[in-house]
Amino acid sequence: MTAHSSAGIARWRQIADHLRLDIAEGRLSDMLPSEARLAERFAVNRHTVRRAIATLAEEGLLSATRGRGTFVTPRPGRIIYPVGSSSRFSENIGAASREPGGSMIGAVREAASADVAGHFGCRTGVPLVRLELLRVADGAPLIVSTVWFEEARVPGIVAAYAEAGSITRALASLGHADQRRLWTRVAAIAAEPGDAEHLGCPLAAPLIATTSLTVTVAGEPLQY
Amino acid sequence: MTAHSSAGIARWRQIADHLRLDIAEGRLSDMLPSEARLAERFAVNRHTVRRAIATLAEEGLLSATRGRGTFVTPRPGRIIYPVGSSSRFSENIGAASREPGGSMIGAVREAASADVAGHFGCRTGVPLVRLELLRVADGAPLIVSTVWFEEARVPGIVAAYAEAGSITRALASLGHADQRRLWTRVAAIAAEPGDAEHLGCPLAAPLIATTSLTVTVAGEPLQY
DNA sequence: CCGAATTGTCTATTTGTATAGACAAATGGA
DNA sequence: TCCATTTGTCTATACAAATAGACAATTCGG
Repeated sequence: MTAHSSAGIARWRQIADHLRLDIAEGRLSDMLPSEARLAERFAVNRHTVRRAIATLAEEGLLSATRGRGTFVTPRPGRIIYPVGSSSRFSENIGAASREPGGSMIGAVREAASADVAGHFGCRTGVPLVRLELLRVADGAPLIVSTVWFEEARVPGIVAAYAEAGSITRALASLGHADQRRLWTRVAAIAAEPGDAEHLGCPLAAPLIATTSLTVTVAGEPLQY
Repeated sequence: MTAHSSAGIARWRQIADHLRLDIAEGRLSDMLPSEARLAERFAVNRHTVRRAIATLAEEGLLSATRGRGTFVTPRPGRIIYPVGSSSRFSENIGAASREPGGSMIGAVREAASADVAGHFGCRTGVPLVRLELLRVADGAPLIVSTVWFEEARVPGIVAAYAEAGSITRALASLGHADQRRLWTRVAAIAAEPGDAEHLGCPLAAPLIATTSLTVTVAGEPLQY
């Protein structure tokens, strides 16, 4: 841990992460300071700030208008508590879908929708396997997670999961012993009709939904 | 969260983080695979692997010998559980030194030693302020943390802490409202004679020690 | 309408990141 | 000793990241 531990992380990304966290935790809402002011504040060139803002805009968190300024897009309802960097939930909860003890409530084959394909980095229509997992804590359904796999990459994943009881072990039995979670996003949501039926919980009951992307050591997307 | 969330993080750093975690969690011990094999495994050039190894060697985690190979340096006794990326302790415990309720058991002025200066990015001999903080959980001393500040950057930090009761608030009152923890390292240690006396705990009692570096928004080191 | 403030776009330059290939130097076993 | 393996060092190239400066386009208040 010599020197600064920020080495190897692009400045624009550090700034983007910083702002994303400020937004998520409510320190930043409505209008942002001007690019010039942000550049001064982060001790960085304006272009660097612009790149950070651009990525957040692509994520839908910000929107900029020439002449007016840059604004935080309001997020109605669903509270997103993002990015592992500062969330003390993410690791605990994110780990849940890998640990044994979860029960599988559904498994279907389906073609990649545009949304999933975008996150996955594959073409729309590629055959995927979708697993619906449920994790119970203290007798109450707590965590529901939806996991996508590219079918060609992990043939027989459903049977392997049923036998192994955990995704990590299932992947290991298929030769993917070494993978790594790239990011985990945690959201507090209200149970929708479909969820409520599957989970046996009242409608609009508070649930925790996790979304994550797991990659191989080579960086190829494996599980979403 | 479009595309890959690894954008903006240098490949060599991703690999270094990967290996560091493997070492910390015992998946990697003794000898590493050869650079060529690692390069193939991570789907990357050998030079990139070398850079990752070089940073870990600087951290003292690895040592390489020409002709023989690269080896994990054994860590006698003290178990280091590093890096926030996967430690579910780090955020909870790291936050402890910022929250109110800790008691100050010591505060001294001293010159920067080579070790601290290296982490801090300042010259050896620069006047620092060292705070010794204690955090009690369930009536038993649990966490002891040592915090360094560059005196010139935070004049009057001791009085400010005594009044505010937390480092965060103390820094805020000195005009550093916006800082950010770069990294936190958590180690389980046995109480040494000095610790035991201060804390009123038996010798060799298990303690948790935290080490962290906090920076300003501009990336200047502030607190170690 | 004017002008200050703000975002958008362009060119140029320097430094960091990653790849590629080649070869030297040391180790350890056959 | 010889040879395969491994780390260390060098050169070169291509691309991303970050800085710098300039100017256009838009918005908004006075």
